[in-house]
Amino acid sequence: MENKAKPKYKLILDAAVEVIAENGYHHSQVSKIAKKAGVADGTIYLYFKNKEDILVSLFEEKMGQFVSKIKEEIERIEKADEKLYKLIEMHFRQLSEDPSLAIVTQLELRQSNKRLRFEINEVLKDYLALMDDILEGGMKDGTFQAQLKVKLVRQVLFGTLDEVVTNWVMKEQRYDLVDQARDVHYLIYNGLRKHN
Amino acid sequence: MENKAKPKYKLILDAAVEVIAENGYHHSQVSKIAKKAGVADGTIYLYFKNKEDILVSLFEEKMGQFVSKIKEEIERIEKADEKLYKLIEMHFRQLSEDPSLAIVTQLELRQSNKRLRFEINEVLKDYLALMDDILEGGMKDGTFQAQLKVKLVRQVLFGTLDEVVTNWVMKEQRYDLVDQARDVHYLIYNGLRKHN
Amino acid sequence: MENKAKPKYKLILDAAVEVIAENGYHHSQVSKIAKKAGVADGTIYLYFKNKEDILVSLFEEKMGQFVSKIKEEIERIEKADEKLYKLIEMHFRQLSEDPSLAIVTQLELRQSNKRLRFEINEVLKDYLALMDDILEGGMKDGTFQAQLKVKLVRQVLFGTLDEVVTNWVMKEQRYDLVDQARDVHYLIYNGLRKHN
Amino acid sequence: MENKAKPKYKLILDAAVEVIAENGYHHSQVSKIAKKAGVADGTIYLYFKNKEDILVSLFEEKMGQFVSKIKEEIERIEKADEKLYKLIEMHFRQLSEDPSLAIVTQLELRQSNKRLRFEINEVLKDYLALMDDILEGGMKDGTFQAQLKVKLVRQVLFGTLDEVVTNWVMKEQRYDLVDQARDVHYLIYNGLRKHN
DNA sequence: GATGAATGAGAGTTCATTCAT
DNA sequence: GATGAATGAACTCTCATTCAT
Repeated sequence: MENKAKPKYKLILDAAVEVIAENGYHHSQVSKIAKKAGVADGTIYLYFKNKEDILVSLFEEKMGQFVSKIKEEIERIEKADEKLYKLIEMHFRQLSEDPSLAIVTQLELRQSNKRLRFEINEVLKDYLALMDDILEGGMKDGTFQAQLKVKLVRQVLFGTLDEVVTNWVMKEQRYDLVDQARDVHYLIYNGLRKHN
Repeated sequence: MENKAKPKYKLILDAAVEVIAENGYHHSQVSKIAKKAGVADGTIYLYFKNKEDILVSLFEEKMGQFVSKIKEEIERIEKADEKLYKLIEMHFRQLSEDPSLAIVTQLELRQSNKRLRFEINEVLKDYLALMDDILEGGMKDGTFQAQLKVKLVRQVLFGTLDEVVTNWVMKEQRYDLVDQARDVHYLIYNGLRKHN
Repeated sequence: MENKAKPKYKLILDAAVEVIAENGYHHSQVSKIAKKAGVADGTIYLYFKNKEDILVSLFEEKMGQFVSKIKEEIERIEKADEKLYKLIEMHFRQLSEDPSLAIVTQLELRQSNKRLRFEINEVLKDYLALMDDILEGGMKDGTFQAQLKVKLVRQVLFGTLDEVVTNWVMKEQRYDLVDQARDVHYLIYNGLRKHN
Repeated sequence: MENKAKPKYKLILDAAVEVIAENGYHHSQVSKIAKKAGVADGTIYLYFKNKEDILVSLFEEKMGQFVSKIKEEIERIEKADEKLYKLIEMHFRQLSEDPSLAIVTQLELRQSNKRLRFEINEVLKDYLALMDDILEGGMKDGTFQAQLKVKLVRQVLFGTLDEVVTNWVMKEQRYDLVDQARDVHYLIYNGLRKHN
């Protein structure tokens, strides 16, 4: 078992992603997650307050890593439009590489109640702030138009990425998601850059 | 009572929108909808196969009207970029004018299970086809670039509209949604048009 | 079935008394009560808010009848000491005639939590008030000493009755409870009456 | 820490009384008692067979002391009616001085199941025997009537004391319990003594 | 067509107890 | 002797759907 080494906390979160991706949010009983994780039902509650807490933690954990990785790569890049491209490309790449996670974030987690979705939004703020940074950087250095409304542009960007990924998931991942990055970047960048 | 005239079918759908907007998807029991509609629980099942059918019907009905109205307006317009603007503006306007419906479509209906969401997507196809028409028209007459990937652009457009409306709903509709139409159109159009 | 005539509400309460007397408070699941009553589990919740509500209702219903019957008999009697005797005799007689109820009130219901016990005490107030009436009547007409502390005497009386019945229940009802009435009355009355 | 000296056995029993008085019987988990006692959960099971055993031991220990103290005092007294008074007074005094214990014995321990209550009754036998001794002594020496039924009188006495203390606990100990001793003794003694 | 009382399957969570260290 | 992480059985309540009237 590769599980011997992993702490139970991680073990349970990974099991949750798999179980939810397989069975859907509403058919993912705690007992199923426990079984997949190889622990007793009660053990779950030593690490999580309740079922919802598993989901929030799952999202925090995975989204945290997701954003960190993008941040890391972007810091090495100078130009705003290249940063933008990198963000798009890595957004697609990371979800591409973990299809279970993609199913969970794009479809299943949205079935949670409003309160949980607000908590999820809280976690997303970090990501949105990263987008704002790129946009503001580009506006300053002249890559993008100066009078853009950052909050609105960020909604265009996030909405686009989210929809493109959701589409890919609902089409059962039958095409390559990362391939879309170039075109998406072109459309968005064209919308933002200066034109003569 | 204004309800005397309305057929029970409509009565129930309207009640469903109100109940879901007020209580949230997961607290909208069939009995609550029946009460609000002024009919017995059992009566619901004379008009709808099951609870899910209420939701699908609700979406079909409302979305049907939603799309028809936009179609109607757009047919009168010649230029592709103006059609595009009209679509954006009316998308925002219609949801602006029916906040209960906005809450239901943007937040509550997404809590339904995957199967229901596939059915909802089915209903959306008509709307997406309309977008495709506008885009293809613009590509033909030279308003937009000729080599655009329609399916992808449609995702950018729909994803953007959806995100902007969702944002507005989650911000508790504290600002004017229709005011955003001009800027959103500018960004999208800029992404699509020819540049010298 | 003799049950056809009875309304479900009564049916459930009667079933509850039997089930609790047989299995003890902590082994009386709602499903057991439903089965004994011949209804579905869910039906219970059409008539009672929750499990605790069954118990409170049970106590209110049974205790209400219990006290009414005693009241009725006592009204016909003039002398305070005879009223006192009647109360004691009927207290014993009624519990004697419904051993299941005796088990439930003397042993099982006391296992409920503090909150429920406060509600039960509320129901008892009527009975205690009846005791007060008898005592005050006797103090006025010279049957009992005039300077008695009614609240304390009532505790002596109730505590005594309660203990004697509990003893009888715990001794598995191997002797006749009503036979004790004469002696208990003698002891209590002796404690209260005037002495030369 | 004053606890260093105390053996774990005592430490756990004292913790149990406090925890139960504070939280109520049903919210007094073994882990809470362990924490209060400053030992690990598992340690409890080195000293007690199971949770119930804690409660029985608690009652044996405390009740043993309770009865011994009363016995001790009573041996010094000659007259039966004075012995009776002493018993009443000390019953009240001891519970008065340890309100946590009073809550536990009068309210919380009664929520235990029937089997535990039989075991508790076993422990009480010693106390009841002491009452019997006083009563029989008084019957012999002419203080009390000769034809009293000792077992019944003992129920009157115990039932009275128990109810008076319970009342005091439920009234949140807002008055002085020991003050009641004189009146209670008067009522009981009057019921027992010879009258001319 | 309309009613609404009755149904019964289904799941999150607690906590006494164990046992490897 | 002492620890405390892990176990897993057990139970209330909700609500979509049915069907006799």
